[in-house]
Amino acid sequence: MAKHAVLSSGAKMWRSLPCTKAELRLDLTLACGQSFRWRETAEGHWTGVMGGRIWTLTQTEDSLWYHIYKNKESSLEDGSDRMRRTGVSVQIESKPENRIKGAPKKDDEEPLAVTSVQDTEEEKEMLRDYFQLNVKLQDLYREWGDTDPHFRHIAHIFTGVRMLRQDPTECLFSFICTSNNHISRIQGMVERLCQALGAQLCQLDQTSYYNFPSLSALADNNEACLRDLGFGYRARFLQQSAKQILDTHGIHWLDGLRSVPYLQARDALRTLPGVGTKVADCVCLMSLDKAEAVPIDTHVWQIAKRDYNYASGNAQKSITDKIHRDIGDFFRKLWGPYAGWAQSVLFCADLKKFQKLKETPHQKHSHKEETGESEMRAACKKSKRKTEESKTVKISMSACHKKAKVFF
DNA sequence: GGACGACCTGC
DNA sequence: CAGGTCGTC
Repeated sequence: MAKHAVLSSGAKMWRSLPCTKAELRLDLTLACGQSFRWRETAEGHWTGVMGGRIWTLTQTEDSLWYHIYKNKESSLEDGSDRMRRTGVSVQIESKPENRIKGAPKKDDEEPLAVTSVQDTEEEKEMLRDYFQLNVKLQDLYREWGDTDPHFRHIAHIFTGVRMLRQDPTECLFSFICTSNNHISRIQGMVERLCQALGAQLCQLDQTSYYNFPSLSALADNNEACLRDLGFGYRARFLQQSAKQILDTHGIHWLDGLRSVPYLQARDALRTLPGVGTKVADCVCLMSLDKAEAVPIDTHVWQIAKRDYNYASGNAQKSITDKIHRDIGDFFRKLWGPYAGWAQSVLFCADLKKFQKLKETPHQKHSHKEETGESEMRAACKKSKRKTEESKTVKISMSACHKKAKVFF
C-alpha cells in the first residue's frame, strides 16, 4: 500500500523551492485555522489536498520541499491529454543513476515518474500561488512592527505566518461550518464532508484522500444526510448556499469575486444563508485576495481590548455590525492594506495549541540547538544550493551524512 | 443600531 | 460554552 512520504527516507521523489522560515512556517500556517485539511503525517511533514492533488510538504531552513502523489487513475490521462494539447515531449526526470549510491531501493518505491517539464513548472506555480510566495512577508512584518510594538513583540516568535490563497468554494463551505464551533470539531466535519461528497483521490497508509466537493455535489445533497454526519443546523446552510449560488449566479460566480472590490465581494457573500460578516470576511481574506479584510470574532475582539486598549464598544454584549466595522477600520489604519495578514499572526499567537512556543525564551538558534544533525543539514544545504531551484532532487538524510563528511 | 434566544453537537 | 447567523423585537 502507498505510504506517506518522508524527506529523510529517500524513498520518494522530492522537489524544492527556495523559501526561508521567516517567509513561511508550515507548522503555524497550516494549523492556525485557515485551512482545515492539512495533517502532520510525520514530524514536520504536512499532507493535504490542494488543486486536486495530494501533497506532502516539509521544510528545511532555506527550502520548501514537496512531494506529489499520483492519483488513483486520473493523472496519467491528464498528462497525456496535456501533452497532446501542447506537444511537449515526455522526459524522465528521475533516472536510476540519480539515485544515491548505496541507498537501499525500497519495496514500495514508486515507478519512476513520467513528468513533462510543464507539469513540474505548473506544480511549482501551484505552490507559489497557494502560499502567495510573491508577497514578501518579512518586509510586511518589518512594516507592521515599525508602527506596532505589540506586533513586534509577538512577531519575534511567530514568524512566517502567511495567508493561504485557498480555493473559494472550499474556503466558503469550510467556514460555513465554523459558526459556534471549535477547530478540532471543524476539522472532523470538513473531512466528513469531503469523504461523503468529494471524489476519492487515493489512499496513503490508512488514510483516504478526497477532493473538496463540487458546488453541484453540495447542492444536490439533502440536508438530512449532512445532519446525520453531525453538521447540525449548518447542514441546511451548506446545501442552500450551494443551491443559491448555482441557481442565481452560476458556477464561476465565487471565483469571479476575486476581481471585485472587497466590500462588494463581502456583501455578495453575505446574501448566502449561513454567511454573516465574520464568515464573509474569512472567505474574502483567505480565498478572494482581499488582504484588507479583517475577520472579527470574539477572539479578535478580546485581542483588541486586551492588547490594544480598544475601548469603543465596551458596553456591547456581543459583536455588532458596528463593532465589526470599527475594529476592522482600527486595524486597517494600524497595519495598512495587508491588515488581514497581520491579524492572522496575532490570532495564531493566541491559539492555545501554540502557547508553548512562548515559554522558551527565543534564543537565536546559535549554540545549543546546533546538534550534529543540523550541522549536517547545513552541509547538505550548501552542497545543493547552486542547483536547488527547479532541479529534481532525490536525496536522503544518509546522503546528507555523506556530503557532510566530505565537507568537514 | 442593538439585544436576545434559538440553533446542532461535543468536550 | 465554543472562532456565528438568523429572525424578531
